[in-house]
Parts: sequence; C-alpha cells; structure tokens
Amino acid sequence: MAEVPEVEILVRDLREAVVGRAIIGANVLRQEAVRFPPASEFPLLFCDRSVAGAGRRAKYILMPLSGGLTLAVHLMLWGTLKLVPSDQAPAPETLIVWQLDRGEDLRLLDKLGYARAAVAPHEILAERLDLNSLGPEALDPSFNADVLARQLRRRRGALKSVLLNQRALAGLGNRDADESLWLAGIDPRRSAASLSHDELERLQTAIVKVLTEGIALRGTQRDLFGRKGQAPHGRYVFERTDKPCPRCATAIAHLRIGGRNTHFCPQCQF
DNA sequence: CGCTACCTGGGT
DNA sequence: ACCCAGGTAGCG
Repeated sequence: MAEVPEVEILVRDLREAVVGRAIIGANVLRQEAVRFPPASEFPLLFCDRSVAGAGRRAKYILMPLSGGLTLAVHLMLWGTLKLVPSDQAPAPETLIVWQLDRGEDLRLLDKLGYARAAVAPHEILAERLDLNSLGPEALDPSFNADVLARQLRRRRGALKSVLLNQRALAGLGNRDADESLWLAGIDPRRSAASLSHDELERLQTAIVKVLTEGIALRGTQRDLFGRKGQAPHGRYVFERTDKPCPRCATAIAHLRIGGRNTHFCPQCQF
C-alpha cells in the first residue's frame, strides 16, 4: 500500500497540517511498533516538543522535532498516518498516538502491525536506520540516466530486484517498478548491468514519470485527512495478469522475481 | 544472493 | 479454509 507516492503525499500533508504544532504527549498502544528507544522511554521524548519539519528519505518519513530529535516512521506494507480529533476512539489497528495541540491526534495505524517508529538525535537515527547507505532519490532533480547507470552497472541480479533495493535506488516499490519497466519497454528479468545507454535513458524517464504521476493523483490510498487518492491500483501492468497490454493487447504475464510478484508484457518488454 | 519471518484483513 | 499482500531485516 505504501510506496513512495503514498508516503510523499503524507509528508506533504504533514507539512501543511502538523509542522509547527506542539506535541502534548505520545501513547504507545503496541510496544513492538517502537524500534528505539525502548517503548517505555519513547513517550518521554515527546514532552515539550513541537514538530519542526517533515521530509522523506526512501520510504522513511522523517520529522525533526524541536530540541534536536528526529522522529522516523516507516509504514512498511499497510501502515498509514491519520490526523483525527483526540476524542475519537482509537481503531483496533492503532499502534501509536501522538496527541497534538488543538484537540487533534496524529495516529500511526497498521492492520498488519509491521509499521515502525523510532526517535533519536538525527545522527544516531541515521546511523541506526542506515539512512546513509540508501541510494540516490529517484525524485531528486539530480537523478538522471548517468546516476541510474552508475547504480545498476555494478550490481548483479535481476533488474527488477535491483530496482527494489533501496540501497541501489531509493524510491521504487513493487508496483512502481513494474509500471516503470513497462513504460520503458524493458524485461524485468534482464540483468541489471546489461542495459544500453538508450534503455537507461528510457528507464530513468519512466521512473520519474510513474512516481510524479502517482503523486499528482495523490497516491492510491487515503491521505492524512482520510481523503482517497485518485491513482489507480493497477495502471499498465501491475495486478493486471491476463488482461491486455495497453500498448499491444498481449496478455500481461505474471511471475515471481526475487520472491516478489512481477507483472509485464511478454511481447513489448525485452 | 535467495529465502524466511513478521501478522491480520480481505479476496478466492 | 485457505491463501496472499505494494517492505524490510536477518539468516545461511
């Protein structure tokens, strides 16, 4: 559920509605949702803090707080953030609640329970989450075919798997990888190091287009305020197995690459 | 690298 | 009654 467009929408909503506000307290409903510090110490770190900013690195949501700490949230597969009135009873899948000023809560929810939060001084956070090992951001203005070439050239393995590796390139999830490869007309089973210059150009353009359009449509999920995004769940190939390819009408194929569902057109991706 | 575990709701 | 999931860490 949560790929980069969905995460980015939440970050933008946080900037609009949460940044600058005071945190009155935090309540951990599910201890395992706190990566660090120990869940018992977690709420104390939010005393007398306010939210100073909101950003994203790969699929991590990063919220600097006043006083030098940074809160990191990872939504994993099905996590989400919601801004709701504090008097609203928490849904059963609520993991963590941050009580804000003006009678509102920021809540981390996840029916699967995989989503995680962590808070620490920024340097320690970066170290423990290994943020400095992440690859270049696909949505950074400096991302281009040369950057992509450098990241793919030295890695072994299937192109699809390398594109999902956030240390190679930060920004693609399973859906967006499949859609990007279809747009570029490249077979996901190809070796990552084998792309020609022209293919690298096409793939880089496709990645930026897929992510940018996903964001323009506000993702596939509900935003911070509960409004549904307009991006289609399956656009070109994702979860469209046996349906016609939008380009050549051949039946979309499905297989597993690196343990992940992969959808592609066997006719026009090579 | 390839595999498993994590864990619950929704789809088949 | 089964599966299975758009992510990641951790294992061999």
